[in-house]
Amino acid sequence: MRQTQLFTKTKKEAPKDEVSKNAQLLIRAGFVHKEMAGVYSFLPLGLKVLSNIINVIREEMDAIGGQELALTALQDKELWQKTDRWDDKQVDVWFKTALKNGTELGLGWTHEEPITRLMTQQIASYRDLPVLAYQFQTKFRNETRAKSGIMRMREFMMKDMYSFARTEAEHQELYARVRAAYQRIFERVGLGGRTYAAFASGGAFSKYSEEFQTVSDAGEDLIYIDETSGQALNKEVLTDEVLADLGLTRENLVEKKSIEVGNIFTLGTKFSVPLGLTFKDETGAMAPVMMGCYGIGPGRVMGTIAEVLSDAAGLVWPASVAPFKVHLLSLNADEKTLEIYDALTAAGIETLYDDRDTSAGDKFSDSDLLGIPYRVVIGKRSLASGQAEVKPRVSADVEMISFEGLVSYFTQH
RNA sequence: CGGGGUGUGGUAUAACGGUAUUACGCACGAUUCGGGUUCGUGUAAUCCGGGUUCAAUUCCCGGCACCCCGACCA
Repeated sequence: MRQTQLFTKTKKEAPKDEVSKNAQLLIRAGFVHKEMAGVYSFLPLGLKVLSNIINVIREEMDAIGGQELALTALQDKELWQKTDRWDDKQVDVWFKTALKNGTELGLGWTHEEPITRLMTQQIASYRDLPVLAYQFQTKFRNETRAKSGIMRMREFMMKDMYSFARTEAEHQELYARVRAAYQRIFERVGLGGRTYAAFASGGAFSKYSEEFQTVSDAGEDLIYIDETSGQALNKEVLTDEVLADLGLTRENLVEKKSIEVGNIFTLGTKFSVPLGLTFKDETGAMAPVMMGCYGIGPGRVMGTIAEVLSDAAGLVWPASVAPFKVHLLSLNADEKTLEIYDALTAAGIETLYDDRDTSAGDKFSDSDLLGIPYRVVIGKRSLASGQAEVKPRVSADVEMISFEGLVSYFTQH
């Protein structure tokens, strides 16, 4: 894409009311726009990143047998009353609205209830199980205090997967499969080395859940890590009993602030019993379905990447989620650069071409701010030597590549 | 939800109760052309409502919004 066609612009300063690094950088770079507290619009560059993250997640969910569907945002009050999760005293994050005739509706903040009811229409026999179903959807949560930029929003994209199994053993097999997929996802989006599966409260459903926690000072959680085993647990479950359970000792634990980027739960029969999701086993006996749920917030993942990978000059996107692969800068060499832009684009290499009529310094600093993985500079020196200057965003090293060699260089990198 | 704070051009800021400042941006012209070039001209603002006052961006009251700390976060 030509940068002169992009309707967003960079800013030198962030709005004074944005404190979090992710929001400051994403706003300055023109990736997001703040609509209200805790409510952000995604602009073209930001949407590309978000979509790339979603696609990584989708690939991994599909790879473990997940089937994608789309549930509704509008929620049926009567359904949620059956599990006692409609009342504001039970769930304080509801946004509620009403039909013109007065019928109350909710805006979905999670989807265990509707998907469980939906599955009663689909699952009747052990032959129908197991099932892994997931969706990407905008969730609404009336947070008492929005903060941390795009990491704690009142309206946000979430991937939620639900598993349905015949037995506890089958459930554990599905759970392990999703858990492994989550590890691959965080690895692929560039958060692998610093993201831990941490034991956390299981809520009302089971003894533990596991949270995927990315170590960052911007985090709102505190986790304790046993660095030799790689095991971790949330501060909320740090008791002697739990430590004994997990075979950990306090002396070996290191405390870190962290961001919860994913959470996986065993639900058991918590929802299948009240909502009547049962199946007939091989003997003809009726049994409730064993369930699990698994969430990742792509927007929070994006904010986390911005928090932990960016540097003083700006954003740094891993190639897997970057809005473009190459940022092509013309320093008064527009004709040649356009030729190269056409060649890269024709080869399927996603390229943002800075064709603006502005100074070299402007282009360099904006390039650093946007955080595209590779910067390619074509200037007078290039025209003389026949070579482009290629610099990875994460490195200070510059490589000279001949004009003719650029396409194959980026096909291989 | 408890406590604290802040609302001035698109952004960041200044102004004792007395002509709304400056920088960035944007427009035009010139200049420059490998790390946010330089110069000139121009453009654009006091959250909303009430009160005190000769006079309110400034003081007071109410509302709204935003931020911070804490609590909360199946």
